[in-house]
Amino acid sequence: MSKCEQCIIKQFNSLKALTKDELVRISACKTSHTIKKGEVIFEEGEMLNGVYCIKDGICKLSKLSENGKDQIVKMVVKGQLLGQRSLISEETSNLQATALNEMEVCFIPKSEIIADLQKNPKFSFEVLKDMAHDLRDSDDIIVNMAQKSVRQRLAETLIYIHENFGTNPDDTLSVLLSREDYAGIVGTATESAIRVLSQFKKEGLIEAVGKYIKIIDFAGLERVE
Amino acid sequence: MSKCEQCIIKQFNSLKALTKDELVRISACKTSHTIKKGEVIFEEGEMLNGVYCIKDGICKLSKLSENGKDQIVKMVVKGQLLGQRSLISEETSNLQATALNEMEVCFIPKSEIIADLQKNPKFSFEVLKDMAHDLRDSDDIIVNMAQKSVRQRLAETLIYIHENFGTNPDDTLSVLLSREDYAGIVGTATESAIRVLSQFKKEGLIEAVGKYIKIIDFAGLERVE
DNA sequence: TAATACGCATGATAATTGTCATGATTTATA
DNA sequence: TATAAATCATGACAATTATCATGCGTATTA
Repeated sequence: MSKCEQCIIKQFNSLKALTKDELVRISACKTSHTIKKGEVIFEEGEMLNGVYCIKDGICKLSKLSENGKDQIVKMVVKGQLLGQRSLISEETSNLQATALNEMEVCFIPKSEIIADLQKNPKFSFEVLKDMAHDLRDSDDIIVNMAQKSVRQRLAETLIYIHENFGTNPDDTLSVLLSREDYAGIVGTATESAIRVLSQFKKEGLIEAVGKYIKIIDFAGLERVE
Repeated sequence: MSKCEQCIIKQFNSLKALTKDELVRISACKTSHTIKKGEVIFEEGEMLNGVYCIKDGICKLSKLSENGKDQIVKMVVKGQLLGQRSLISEETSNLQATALNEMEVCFIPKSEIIADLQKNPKFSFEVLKDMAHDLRDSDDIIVNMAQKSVRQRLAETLIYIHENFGTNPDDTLSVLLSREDYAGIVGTATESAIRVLSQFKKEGLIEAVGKYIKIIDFAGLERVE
């Protein structure tokens, strides 16, 4: 089992604010897991008893709406922490986490994290910054949902995924999402998402290599209204 | 000038976690302000150098979207803190704050708050909880924006305002919002908001006493689809 | 291998929502 | 108070988006 003190991943999240001693202690009680694509990490309404540090892979955080559709609220990738909010608010999770590809995660028990939050002000300040940033993102998403068209939201989603989650050697988006997932991110019907993606293809903005999507014309996507 | 140590308002926000000494220190450097209805407290892109503790009144946090409409993201009332996020992330504000009625606020300089955040873990944990709660709210708003109809969102908004911001003696909503504000909350065109409110009146769900709105049929509003 | 399910795709149509125009009413201001 | 300027209201129409139906191709599995 690898050691937290030596793990590079922590540089990308608030765990970097922990002291070496704290990391050694956490290392002793953490557990490592492999999560298969499609597997549910935690469900809506579940009480979390720790946080996940994502060593590799990506997952979606979604919420089932009253009309039965799964709205994707956020995507969490390698380097980030998962489940901090629910831990802090001491409430059950309001979201479901589902792996989008094979993931490697470390699970750190609640008690350890809470102890550090209460003892190490640098750490809690880092978490605060993380959450402040998340809140800003949420605000932007709300404004986009409210004021932009499906076409515009989908175009921006493609660019966002390209910029944040990277590409394969052939420039296709490395995260493989179903059309249903795209609909879930954008907040539209699956058929509408499919239709818009087809339009984008016809307009030469994107290309589909098998199931993979490649962005051809960035400027064009940005211009979509 | 009133003293923070004796102020009841702090019971309602994270300042309650501060020690008496810390409160005395803050009290010495805070400033009190009256803000008139419609006045802008801070603008998008402005660097905040402190937080506001709202002693009385209510304000809206909004963001101008690309199509020129003001999307209301959140409303902040008496008892709550305003501006914590921007302070923590050390970025300019992504939102504009505008008073919806006459407000009484105390302004606490950035340096004081940051110092306490870094020294008093109880305080920073309270702020963390606040933000975790805000994030949960944001998630819900995103799902509602994406999956519910304008009618449904407006009905829920009316109920939300009734439950969270209270009513006048005659049961009308105590917060007086323009139809444009309602449109800004729901994320729709002003005309659409007006139309839906007119429908609600015709359907006997609400009543308009002058500019004030009174909810007549709660169950009916909840049933709106 | 055959059968079945699932994801992708597209058409037809209905429902929702936005936009533009116009007028009434209220509120602010000279 | 008279006038101007917002705000509220409604109609007509256009644009966007959802829903239902159907078919096709590819995985999955009995």
